[in-house]
Amino acid sequence: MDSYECEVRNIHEDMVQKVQESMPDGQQLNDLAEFFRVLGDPTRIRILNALSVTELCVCDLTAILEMNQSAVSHQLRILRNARLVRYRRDGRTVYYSLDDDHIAGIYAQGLAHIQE
Amino acid sequence: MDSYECEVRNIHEDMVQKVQESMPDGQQLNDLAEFFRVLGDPTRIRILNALSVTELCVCDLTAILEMNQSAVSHQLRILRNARLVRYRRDGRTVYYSLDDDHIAGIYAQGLAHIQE
DNA sequence: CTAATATATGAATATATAATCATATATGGA
DNA sequence: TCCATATATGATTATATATTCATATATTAG
Repeated sequence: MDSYECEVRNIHEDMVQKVQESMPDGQQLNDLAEFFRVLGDPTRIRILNALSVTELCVCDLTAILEMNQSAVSHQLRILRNARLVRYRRDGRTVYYSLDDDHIAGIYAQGLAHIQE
Repeated sequence: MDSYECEVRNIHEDMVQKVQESMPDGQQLNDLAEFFRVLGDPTRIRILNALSVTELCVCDLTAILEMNQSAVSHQLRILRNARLVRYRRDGRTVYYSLDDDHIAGIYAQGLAHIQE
């Protein structure tokens, strides 16, 4: 990771410097990549898509995704950690729902891209 | 992947059916996940961020990212395949630039989420 | 043509991660 | 309390993937 050794001559010094100055800090870039990484899995996309219709319990999601409960719970944890979903417990049942206003917009723009 | 065996009783049949009917087809969901997966890497995010400032050649990017040329080219290929960047050749130099109007918006909303 | 430069790419490797299995925790009912 | 149900989670495994190294391709200059 630290073995940077670019022997190539830098062609556009001014642009490189300008870009470097405008770069957000590393933490922010990593957070952003992490956010998209969480969206970048078919199972999690399907979960978010389902929750965009209505709040659902884990049991409902296992039926919709046709996956076993453990796999669903693991993915829900990842979505929870990324604050993309929230949950409430009602007795033995845990209900999940979307927890972000941006998701719908991001989702729509992602669709627009792939449909272009 | 095919070992679905949910012994759990389905709690909300009506909602499950409603959600299943509204589900986009699998191809579209996979494409969307793939699109976000490409965005979900710090190196690629940094490349896109750099290209949002100006068009840059591979050589410039190696300097900005402080990574070797091979790694940069590999990531550029992934971005090309996802149609997130385009390129033009000028002599020996290849210039890359953003190739999608949605990226800026998606990027901004991603930032809004992590900054919330 | 040959040499040098800029970029691309195949192979190998180390790491990350999604799904599975087994088990733990939590809640409600008898 | 004991049992059943709903969900969560640690460990394992198989697969995916980011980086590196070596090399190939493409272009220009001489």
